[in-house]
Amino acid sequence: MKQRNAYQTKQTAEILQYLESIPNKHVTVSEICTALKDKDISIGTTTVYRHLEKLAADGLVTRYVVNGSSSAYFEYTHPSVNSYYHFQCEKCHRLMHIPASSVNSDGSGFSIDPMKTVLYGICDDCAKKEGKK
Amino acid sequence: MKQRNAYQTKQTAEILQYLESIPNKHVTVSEICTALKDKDISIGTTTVYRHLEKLAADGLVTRYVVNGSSSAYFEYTHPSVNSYYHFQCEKCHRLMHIPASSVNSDGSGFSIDPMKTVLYGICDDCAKKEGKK
DNA sequence: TTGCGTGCAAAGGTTTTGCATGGCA
DNA sequence: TGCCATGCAAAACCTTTGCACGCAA
Repeated sequence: MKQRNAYQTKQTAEILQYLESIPNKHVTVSEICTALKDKDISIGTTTVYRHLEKLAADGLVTRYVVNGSSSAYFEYTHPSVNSYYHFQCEKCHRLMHIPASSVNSDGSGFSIDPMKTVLYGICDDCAKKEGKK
Repeated sequence: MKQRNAYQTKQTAEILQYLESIPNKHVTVSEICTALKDKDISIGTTTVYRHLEKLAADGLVTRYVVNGSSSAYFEYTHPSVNSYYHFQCEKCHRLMHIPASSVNSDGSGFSIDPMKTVLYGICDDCAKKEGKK
């Protein structure tokens, strides 16, 4: 992973700064553009795409896709935060985090990158509601 | 899950039959259309989308998305085949299967649907190549 | 005739590409 | 001057929607 200060073009810095300011939140490209424009930072969609591609390739941000959503999500890869899986409930469609340690994938023989992964299933809340019916 | 014979319109049957004939292979909508046209079956993209949506909702086929690919994948949910996760190697981008039993997600507290999930990491082949360098 | 499955055409949305501009060294 | 980041506009996709047609009950 490259050092942060390898990205000191104005726009890249802004994107990175913004993503860092919303830890553990996932955003789409258009949300990033809107957020930056709200802060009076002029930036084009094309530029955001281009920088995110580079940042994702270098591991500073994570890009992942979710069944049912038409656009990709981006998230700052916080070095000091423990790794986690994404989880989407198939009932309520909420997106949550699952600590990487709570899933054991050793049996697969592969090393897995949890951050990029979205697991699907039913969340606790929805499971309880189902049970009560 | 609904019974197969609930789907006996000509086109749905064709789609289902085709998907069943290529077990464990993932295809996109346009690939389905091409394959069916090659078999001289006339079918429109819209129809394929509409039927797959229904089939996926009923659990007869699985729909999933992969980082880096712009279109969704569909796969016949074979009742007699053990459940598996999808896995994509981040180096060679090959898509593979991992038996559901080799990943233990009990710690998450949620019940997970492996078929819809795509795990990311480095496959054995690429790991070996890396090691040799 | 009524209802429904079909599929063309168009719309909607995301992402990529071409290209001209402007800033910085 | 020369290089490179930028961003508008257009293109390229994938997917959904509107609508009219035709077949079957």
